[in-house]
Amino acid sequence: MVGSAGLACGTLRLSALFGVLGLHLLSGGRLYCYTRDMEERIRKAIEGVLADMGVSGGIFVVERPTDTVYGDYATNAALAVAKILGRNPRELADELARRLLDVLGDSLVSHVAVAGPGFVNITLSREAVTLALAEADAKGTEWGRETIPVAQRVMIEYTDPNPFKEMHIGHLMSNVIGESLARLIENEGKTVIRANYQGDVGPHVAKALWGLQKAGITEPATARELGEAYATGSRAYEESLDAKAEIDALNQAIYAGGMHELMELWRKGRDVSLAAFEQVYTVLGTHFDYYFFESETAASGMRIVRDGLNRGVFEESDGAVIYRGEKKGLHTLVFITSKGTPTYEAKDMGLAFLKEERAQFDRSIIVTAAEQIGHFKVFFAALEEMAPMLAAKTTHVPHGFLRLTSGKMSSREGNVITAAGLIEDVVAKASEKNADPLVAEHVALGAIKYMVLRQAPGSDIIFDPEKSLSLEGDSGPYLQYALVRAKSVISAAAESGATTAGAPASPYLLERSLVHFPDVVARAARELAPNLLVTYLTELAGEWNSFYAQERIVGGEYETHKLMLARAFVNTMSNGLMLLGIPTPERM
RNA sequence: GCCCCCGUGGUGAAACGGAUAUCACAACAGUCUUCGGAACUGUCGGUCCAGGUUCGAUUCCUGGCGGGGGCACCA
Repeated sequence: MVGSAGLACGTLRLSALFGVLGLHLLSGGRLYCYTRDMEERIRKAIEGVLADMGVSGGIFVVERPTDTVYGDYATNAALAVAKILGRNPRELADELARRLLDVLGDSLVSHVAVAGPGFVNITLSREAVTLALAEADAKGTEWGRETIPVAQRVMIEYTDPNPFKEMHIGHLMSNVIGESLARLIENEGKTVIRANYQGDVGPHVAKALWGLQKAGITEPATARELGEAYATGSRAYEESLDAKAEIDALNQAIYAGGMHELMELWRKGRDVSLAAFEQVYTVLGTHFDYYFFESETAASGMRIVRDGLNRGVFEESDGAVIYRGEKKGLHTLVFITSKGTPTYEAKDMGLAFLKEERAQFDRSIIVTAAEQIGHFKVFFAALEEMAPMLAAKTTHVPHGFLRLTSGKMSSREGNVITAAGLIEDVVAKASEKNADPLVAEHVALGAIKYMVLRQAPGSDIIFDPEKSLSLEGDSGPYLQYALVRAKSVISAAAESGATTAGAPASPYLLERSLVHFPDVVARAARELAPNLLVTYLTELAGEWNSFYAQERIVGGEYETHKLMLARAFVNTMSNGLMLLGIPTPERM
């Protein structure tokens, strides 16, 4: 990514190594970090050659070839511009390849070849791969990270469980995805502000309080009690008109805040819920900078909406205040009910302004379930009319559902899988192989987070509680295990001492894959897609395991080189797992 | 009814318009005189249907079929 300066490389121990090849100063005049910008560097070189030919604009891609035999980088540039220039693609590719080799130089590239309809494939030199490896080894936890701070503040809201209800696996999904996005963005040198927005007022709270009152509970002590009270209230709300009226009255009373005993019960219940949530956050490894509550966005949201009503953004209809989305091809949304209570939308309006007031940011990301896509579209349309700048810097990232093979989850039907319950079950499974409870927890979290992060954020996960949480192949523990074994080899080598120098003329697949880590991480952050990193790490772990099975490391040929490779792998896997929020156990 | 998303081997997923569609699970066959077998090697098997755009389509467009979500006082 342009904008990430690379001078930090010069301060590293490997600055001496750079002397071998010389630092590459590109047309933009900035120094490039050796590996972090490899893709960018190749892209610039292609752009330069194309500019010479009279074509501008980046209408081509630089990617990893489909097959490693093609090389380390591939571009479709010749194919893309052949038509514009009215030239034969192969012929154009030949010229591009020749000039690219010239521009990039022998020390960086061993050969540039044309293949297929006109792809240009670039293969890095042994020297270049070794240098990248040295960087991966030397940089440690900074390998793959942007070390120059970028002046950008990004607020990211995720998890969003509702007090008085239990935190279920949907919230878990939001948390896992949101936390990984936060880490990926931080890794780009930006400042991340983690926010959690919790619905502590509204009909669901009224239902829970009603349930508590009916059960005569004045001192709720567990999240489970609250969950049951909510289920009771929720059922009564639909089955009995009397109960419905009582609950509606409670809802309004909570907003008004006048009834002392009721508010006391509300406060106690809320505290119990929040404390239970906090335990789950600790296990998951999340720490929020800001907590927002619907109880604090309700009043301001109402005020903003009423203001918008005067300005003609909203209108009144059947006693409710609505936003007519139809004027923008969307649908109507109620912001204030005819009973005078704010809906989710009014509170969201209050939240949008409150967020900016408390923590100034350049960008705001909201992670929620995909079912809210429609609401956000209309909400953003309304926000755009109220505060265009604020709307412009806000993005909604929807995530899919964790769908049960046995049907849809429902709090009323009691087939909700709670976040804590799921973690507990998987920890129990992991304990069969791990006596150490902390290791079992790390493995379990690895399995759960991997399952959530492995696929594109928007799509659903079909979850079979019985069998879909794999601890083998294509799983979190697979990555953790590869890491543990690599660490184990390194400590075994430390004891033996003897070394053999040199390196094989053509790099191992593992080495060539390691080079791409910084680019993969940058792309995952740019596209808000942790799954790209998951796919890469899975492939990398497989390559490590193959390498490990085929090559003798300690006491073998090229031992020094292989140990550097092992350390580079450890750094890559550790940093990669950290970015996913997956724990890295020392043993398992 | 209208709007949005999704249809990839038996199952769950990947593929920023490119090359012989990638990976895991399952099934089957192998690897243990070895630095950790939660591993490695191999076999089997796939783009919902019909058109279109393109040198090139899993990807973009149109229509169908199938699944999911949303569509005013829930969040």
